[in-house]
Amino acid sequence: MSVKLGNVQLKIMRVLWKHGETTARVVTDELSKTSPIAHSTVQTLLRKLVAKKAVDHVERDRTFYFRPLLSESELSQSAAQDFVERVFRGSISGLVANLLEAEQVTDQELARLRELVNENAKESK
Amino acid sequence: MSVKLGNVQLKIMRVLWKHGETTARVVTDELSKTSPIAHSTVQTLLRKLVAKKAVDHVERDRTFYFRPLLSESELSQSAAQDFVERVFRGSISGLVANLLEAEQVTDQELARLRELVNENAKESK
DNA sequence: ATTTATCATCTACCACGGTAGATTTAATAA
DNA sequence: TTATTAAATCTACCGTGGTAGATGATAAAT
Repeated sequence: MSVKLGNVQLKIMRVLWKHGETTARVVTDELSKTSPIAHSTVQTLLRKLVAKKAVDHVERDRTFYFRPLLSESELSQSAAQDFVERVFRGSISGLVANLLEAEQVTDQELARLRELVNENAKESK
Repeated sequence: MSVKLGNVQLKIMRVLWKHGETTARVVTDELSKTSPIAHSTVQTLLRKLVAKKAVDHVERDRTFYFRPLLSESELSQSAAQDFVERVFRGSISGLVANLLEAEQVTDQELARLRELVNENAKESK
């Protein structure tokens, strides 16, 4: 059910989210700023994203304009749920415990985390 | 760097973790209890796991005995870190926020989560 | 009118996970 | 001794992500 994306596909989505609607050329240029990528590669992946209905495209002036069909939160939510189910058998606390063990968690992150949890605990009461 | 496993490979690892050291036949039988799988499939995946050094094997009595080279926590930790980096650009709080939004989090989970976070906050002071 | 640039499309390749049949080898049961 | 069983290996296939060159169509510049 849930749409699954590869790493580069996700990066493409991020460009689309940022621009709302844009061309393959713009995506190629933005991605190439951090790491070079062939334009045809981007086009191929965009077509695959269209095929799996993560992205829509309309033609204007002989050029395709691409638009995301999924929001970032929709996508990352289903990815997160898949992941926690797959690796931690659904246990969010298991996941978080593991991440906290790994150290290199900043104090801000930890504070944010505590806020989140306490907030949510209140309204669930 | 980090070893990446597919879904079925992970299930195989779980059987190995449970038994410590066992044969391909046992893995096949355990996995088949929940969902049928061909013995040759298990053998192929075990060979791939050996190739990527997630598993070791020794021969005894003309049979291979397989043994995990990675602990469950090692593996899920690197998987979790890869995931949070890939999808949430390293933000654990972003990940947790997303998971909590999705609802269907039990009260126990939430309680455990709060414990975890508070515990960790203390010792980081 | 011809060249140049830009797009979209086609085709092909590699890696890897997953799938499993076919074959070989060896031990054991009849 | 021969048939059965079981293990390991070989080979091959499909799907998908990622990669990108080759080709064709078209508009703009010269």
